[in-house]
Amino acid sequence: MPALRLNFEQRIGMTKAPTRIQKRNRAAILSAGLDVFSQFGFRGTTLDQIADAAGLSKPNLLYYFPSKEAIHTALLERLLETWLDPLKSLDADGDPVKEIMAYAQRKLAMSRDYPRESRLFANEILQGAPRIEEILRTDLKTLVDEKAAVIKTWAEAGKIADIDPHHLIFSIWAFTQHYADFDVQVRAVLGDKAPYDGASVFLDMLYAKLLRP
Amino acid sequence: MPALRLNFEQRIGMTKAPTRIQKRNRAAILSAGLDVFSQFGFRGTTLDQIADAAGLSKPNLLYYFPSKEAIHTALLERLLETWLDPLKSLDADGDPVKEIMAYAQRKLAMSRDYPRESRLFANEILQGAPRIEEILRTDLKTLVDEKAAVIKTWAEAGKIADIDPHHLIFSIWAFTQHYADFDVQVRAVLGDKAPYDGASVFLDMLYAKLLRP
DNA sequence: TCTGGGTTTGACCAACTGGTCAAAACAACG
DNA sequence: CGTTGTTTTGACCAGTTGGTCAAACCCAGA
Repeated sequence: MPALRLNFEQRIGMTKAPTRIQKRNRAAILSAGLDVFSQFGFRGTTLDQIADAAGLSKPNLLYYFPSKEAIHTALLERLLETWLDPLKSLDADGDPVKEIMAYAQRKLAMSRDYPRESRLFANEILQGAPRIEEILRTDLKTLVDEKAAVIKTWAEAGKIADIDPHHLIFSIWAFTQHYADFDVQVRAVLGDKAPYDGASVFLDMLYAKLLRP
Repeated sequence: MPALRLNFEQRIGMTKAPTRIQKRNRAAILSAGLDVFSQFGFRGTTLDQIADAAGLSKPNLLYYFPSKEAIHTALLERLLETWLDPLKSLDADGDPVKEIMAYAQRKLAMSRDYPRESRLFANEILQGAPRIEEILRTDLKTLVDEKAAVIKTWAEAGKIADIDPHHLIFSIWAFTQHYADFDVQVRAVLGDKAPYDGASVFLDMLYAKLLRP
């Protein structure tokens, strides 16, 4: 009777601490997967591409993750964990204008510092969000509705201009995504200038509107 | 000696008017290609998908276009022809605020009316714009630089607030793309409300900033 | 009705795809 | 050192992919 062969994922259920090699390789695969998935989307990405980028052979890659889908899912889960943090920390008890501006800045920083994650998300949405639509309709909607309600009370109390809160949030998303997702276009048009200097234009617009009677 | 067999593309060089069937099928293929490419990107799209969506067999599809690449290229060319029109018609001799607002509205209308084109463009950019980077660096950059110069003179003359013109344009792009490209997310969050009502939030922000001293 | 080109298709192909497997190589620990 | 479990790999597979081709089909005009 041959010894039971287990791959990494199967072993995960058992409470064994991951070895040094496991940590290194899983991290390499996720990073490589992020590179490739964020550029080509799920269907446009091949395991060979990921394996190459990670410096592993394809069978070796499949030793750490049972399938292409599993890598993609792991990435999306990791992304969603942190992606909504900036909005979560919008504080109903803080100063309205400051809170909204700070949120916009946090979101902007996130897109600047994690452009691959931004593109992974963009790709998923562009493809109709087949793997995260449920989350959008539940977790995300709940969070946004909650924060929108806060902003609405601010507007009704006259502390900020009267703005549809949902679309205010969308406008922040739109802007922050753009500099990450359309990076190539921004750079092509700007030539050599630093792309992120322009963020202030949006922040200015936002600020101007918030203060408007 | 057998009669020379020619497919559609080869025949194009010869000045023959396309038949009714040719017009119909080419249009069907382009529309189907737009559907699929705009969702899955170039690599994520298969000829079978396009053929299915167009109601043709795969070999028949390849009778009208010599390759997958050719369909994609045709779509991108058709897109670029019209995509920059709104900016082109920004008039240096018009009223500054009105011109900029009208441009934003034209662009917004375009994204609303041609969401598939918007997504096709987004997909291409996300993938690093391999097929249109040249155009971005030349035609697009030239156009944007030219219009940015116009806006700059307006700002210097004190007719609008002092804003970096390039990033002003980017902010318009960001916003208009968002409602088309992230449609799924917008709808998921809004539930049943009409997504495009929110465009006015951005127009308000833009307006508020333009008038700011 | 016949004929010539335009159109469509089934059968096919080589390359690539996600994924499997057994065996080999390696690392760790006594 | 040997043993045991972990990691890596080459060979392989079935299904899919972009694309070809000759033959069949259609359809207008003479």
